[in-house]
Amino acid sequence: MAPRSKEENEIIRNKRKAEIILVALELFATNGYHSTSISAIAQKGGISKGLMYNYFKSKEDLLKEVLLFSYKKASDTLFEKMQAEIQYKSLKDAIKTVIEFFIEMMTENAHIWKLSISLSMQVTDMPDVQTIMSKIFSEAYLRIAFLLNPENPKTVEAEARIIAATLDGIALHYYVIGASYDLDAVKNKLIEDLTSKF
Amino acid sequence: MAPRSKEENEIIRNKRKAEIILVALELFATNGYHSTSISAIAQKGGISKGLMYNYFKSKEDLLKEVLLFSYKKASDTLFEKMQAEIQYKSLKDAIKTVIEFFIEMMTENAHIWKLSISLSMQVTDMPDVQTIMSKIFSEAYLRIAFLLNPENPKTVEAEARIIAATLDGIALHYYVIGASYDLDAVKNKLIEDLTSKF
Amino acid sequence: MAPRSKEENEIIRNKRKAEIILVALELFATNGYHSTSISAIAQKGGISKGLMYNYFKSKEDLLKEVLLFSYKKASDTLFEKMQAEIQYKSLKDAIKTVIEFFIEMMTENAHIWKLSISLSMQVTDMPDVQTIMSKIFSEAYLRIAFLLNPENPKTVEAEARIIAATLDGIALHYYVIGASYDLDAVKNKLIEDLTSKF
Amino acid sequence: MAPRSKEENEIIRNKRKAEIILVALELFATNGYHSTSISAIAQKGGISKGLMYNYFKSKEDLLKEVLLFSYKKASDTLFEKMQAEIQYKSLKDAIKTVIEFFIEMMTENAHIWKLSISLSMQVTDMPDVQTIMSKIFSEAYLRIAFLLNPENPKTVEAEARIIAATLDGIALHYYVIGASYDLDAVKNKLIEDLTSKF
DNA sequence: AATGAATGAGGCTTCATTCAT
DNA sequence: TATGAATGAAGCCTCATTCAT
Repeated sequence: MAPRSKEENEIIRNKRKAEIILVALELFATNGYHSTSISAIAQKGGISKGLMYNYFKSKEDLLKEVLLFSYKKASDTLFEKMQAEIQYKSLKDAIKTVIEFFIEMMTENAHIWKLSISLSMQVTDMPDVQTIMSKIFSEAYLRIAFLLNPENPKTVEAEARIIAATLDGIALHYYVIGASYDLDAVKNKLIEDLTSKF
Repeated sequence: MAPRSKEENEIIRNKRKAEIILVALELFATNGYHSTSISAIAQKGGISKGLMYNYFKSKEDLLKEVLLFSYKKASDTLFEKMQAEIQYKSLKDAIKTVIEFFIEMMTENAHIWKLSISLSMQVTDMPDVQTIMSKIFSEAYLRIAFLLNPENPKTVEAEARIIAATLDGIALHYYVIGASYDLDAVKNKLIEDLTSKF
Repeated sequence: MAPRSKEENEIIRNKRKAEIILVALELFATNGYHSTSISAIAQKGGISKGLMYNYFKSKEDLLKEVLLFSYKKASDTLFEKMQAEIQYKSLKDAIKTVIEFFIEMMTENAHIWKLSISLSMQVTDMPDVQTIMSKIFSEAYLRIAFLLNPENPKTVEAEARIIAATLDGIALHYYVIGASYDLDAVKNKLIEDLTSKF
Repeated sequence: MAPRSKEENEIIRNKRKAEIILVALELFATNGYHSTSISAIAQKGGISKGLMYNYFKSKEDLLKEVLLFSYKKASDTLFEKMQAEIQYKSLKDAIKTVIEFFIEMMTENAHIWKLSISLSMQVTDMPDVQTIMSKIFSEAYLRIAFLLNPENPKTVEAEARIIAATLDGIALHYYVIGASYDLDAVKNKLIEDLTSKF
């Protein structure tokens, strides 16, 4: 029983943290940040309350890591996958693909987005959260602008912001209205509008 | 000798309630619903904690009244005023006015909108709150659809939803990004886009 | 509209008090003393909370009046009525009548007795309540002893106490066990036992 | 380094719980359930309010544990000890012993009995409490009936109920009347009555 | 690394009682 | 006599966080 090496320890630690973050994400998203106790996360994660504070400085710190992780996950599943497909397509097809990907992601990851939006609307005592969200949105603009005009993205910045806003606005309404929101009609109309424009 | 008359009481009571609702709105919007204590509201409102429960059955009840009040206020300041101006204008001018009004309202009533968005993103055990928000959004679609096509609003429903989503999405991004969001550029671009389309 | 005379006022006042006491008795007995608020009593009694404190010094004072009233009522309905019947009967018949009356009263006024017993078991901060209950029980002994031996009641005091205890014990068990307590069997057996003894 | 072993924890935990239950019993019995705050129990027990809720789910849960503990204690001190003595005696001596034991126990454990009686007289939203008391009383009947007629306890059920009622009634009166109740006279008379009967 | 007992502050709510009218 | 607005203390309970082991 030789003691574990430092590297091994680090790996285990990170794996554990990742597991906890996943659990926390699920609980935060399902029940809300305030209604989820550290206790509940620890229990569902199979570790002790005390150990939680070894991994995360505080509940808010955990929240930040959850958000960052969510962002990373969203990036991985949305943009990277997207760009791979887009580069061989016409702009019209690319726009269509972006919209479809976005709608798919927003329905599948509703929990995460709801949580993120909710938190970023009430930030006074958590400036970091706002910073993170701000970065996420800004990066989205850039990617869209770059898609519309790879050579001169700056010139289409306002347009990119409007498109991003439209997409996020659709998500917002869909989340609020729920099942009775005719997402397909809106999606098709949006694709029609934008592909006819660019 | 005689107790205050019922009418007098009612008037005072309603005035007080209105004051408390305003205070609560500000605190909820600034710090979030969960992070705002009844105590804090009472203190800022200059009344005792106990009296709060004379006016509002519970914290959730207070929240509902805050939301309804906000909605009423938004209606009063946005749609009614707007419609009065619009009826003598061309569709293009009307669209321009709507956008300008919306942007103005969303910057001036940031509190309300942030709170509303935040709350409606939370998975709560407060179905009433969801219902209220859902109604508010739905009514907004109808008004926009009616503006675009007063005789056959149904035919432009998807379009109306997209416009509403774009506007709320802009609000969302503006709230998250903050001062560095170039709201004017986005506004002008949006006006240009929409007026050229209808 | 001449002002009401003092006597009239006094009469009205006492009538009101009596009404309130009745209401309080019902609520205390139904929901328990601690779970019944002054507010609830006032509301059900059709008067204001403030006026309650004109009639009764405090909640505890009201409780005392309720208990005294209950006792008076029990006396009126039990002993007086009882004695009238008993004086023309043999001792055996009298004992039978007493038992039957007691059982009847204890089932019909379960509320009051439960409340009285409950309160007299936890008296530290309400010595008056204990005093009242103590008087009630003592008077019951005397009456029973007098019944058994009108000329020399002192000599049957212990026996009288046992009989009183048995009756109250039956009530106690009946209240706790509820519907599944075979009250009739117990009653008949008790009548049999006691009539064969005296 | 290592956390305390599970067994150790369990032992400490149970010991602490037992201590708290004793404290709660005393306070509940002295001041009544409603008038005893969790705070007061925690303070007298030397632990923090918060920890109380680690041991007991709620105040009502604590009450239930107090009642069960009391019952167990009563069983241990009364019936078990009693039966050991009784089996070598005549019925008359056994009855005498039962009565003496009961009187002894009821004076020594006045706290417990007062609390139990008081609680079972209250119309509560705590059906469990009622159930517990009901069971306790029912079990007492059975034991007495078994004592009177071990081969056919059913045939003396009513008699057993009367005896149980008499004993509990004596306790009730003794608790209410207090020091001036001539317990010895009653006890002796009761022994005389019952031993001459069986 | 790991546990969970322990704390204490704070939250929501109720309610007896007082007081201006 | 009559009202009910107003208070403030108190109660139950939750939970993030710390700490001894």
